Amino acid sequence: MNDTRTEIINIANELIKSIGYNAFSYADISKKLNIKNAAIHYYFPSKSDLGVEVIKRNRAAFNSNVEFWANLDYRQQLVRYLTMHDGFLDNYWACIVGALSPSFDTLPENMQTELQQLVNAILDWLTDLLEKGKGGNVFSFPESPKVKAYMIHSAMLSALLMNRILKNDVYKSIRDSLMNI
Amino acid sequence: MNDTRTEIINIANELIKSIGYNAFSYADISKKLNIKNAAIHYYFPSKSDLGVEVIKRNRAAFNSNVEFWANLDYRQQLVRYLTMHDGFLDNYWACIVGALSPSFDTLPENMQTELQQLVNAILDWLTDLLEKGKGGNVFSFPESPKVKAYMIHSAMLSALLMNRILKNDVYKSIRDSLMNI
DNA sequence: GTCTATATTCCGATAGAC
DNA sequence: GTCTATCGGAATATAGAC
Repeated sequence: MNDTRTEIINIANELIKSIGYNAFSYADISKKLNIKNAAIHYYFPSKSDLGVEVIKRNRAAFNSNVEFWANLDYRQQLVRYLTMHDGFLDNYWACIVGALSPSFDTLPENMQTELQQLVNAILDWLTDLLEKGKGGNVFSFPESPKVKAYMIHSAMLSALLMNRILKNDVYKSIRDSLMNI
Repeated sequence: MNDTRTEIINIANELIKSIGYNAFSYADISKKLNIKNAAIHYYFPSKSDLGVEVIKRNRAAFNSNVEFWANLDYRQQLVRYLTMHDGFLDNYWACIVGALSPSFDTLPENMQTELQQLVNAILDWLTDLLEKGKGGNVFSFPESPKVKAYMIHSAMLSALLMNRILKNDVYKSIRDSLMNI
């Protein structure tokens, strides 16, 4: 029921994905909301509190997606995962993990912990999916499910980053190739 | 013959790869050299001048590597590429492309252009290697050489980022899997 | 409870000393 | 040619007004 708070989180989420955590300031958010930058501190005393909340939101969104896909067959779940960030393409956004990991060592400890938990949640889910799909002869790949999950996640994360730099077909090429397992 | 200038570039290179471009300041460099932060401005009037130089150095180093590998067979060249950043593991460094791409839109235009040229140089070389290796039946993969180059480069870039976050076997797993083509 | 005026620190950059 | 003293502005954050 706190609209300002929610809007702050949403704007911070967009800013992190478009320019990164260290590059945005409270002033960037307050300008859009027509309030003073210090007003943000009422909702989030320190910038890291806001950062933690943004990561938590992303983890909740991922968990919600996964739950929503639960009744789909393995291949369709993989496709959903691989197309999950298609909406980021036009704005050249990075995913939250790709946006935060280069400056990981500058993040406060609570943000680091949240980010690690998010990455582990994604990799655990993906590993499990690949394991079940491989066992059921839906997927075929030589690596272990865990290593394959590493590789798919890594390729997708970078695909968004490379899309921002090259502004060509790199994202779609990688995404579509990863579907062929 | 300008040692201070070279040291500045080397320190900036390390800082970008460990904490990112926006997170480091001239003070970080000047402290290590026991000079005042403003002294850096003599060598690099603006921070972006230093950023451009760091990227240029990385491109020169890559070109030098490639030249050095030129007489090796295709598979060995691939192995050299995949192990090129092994030395970054212990310090949890990102490669220059992975370090800069999340904040790409905050970078000055000359840095953006340099970074694009570096990425294209890497992808062009890798595509060419994969094409020759596939044609010579040294490598075997279903994708086009260009798309395969996208995928290998992306997986390696993220592998370094994930190594920083997870501090586990993710980098080596991805690297070794990519050798099996 | 919600937001503003203000403080403090640090940043990149300029002007000028040696 | 090399470096320092210093500026103007922006960042995060606190204290307190309403």
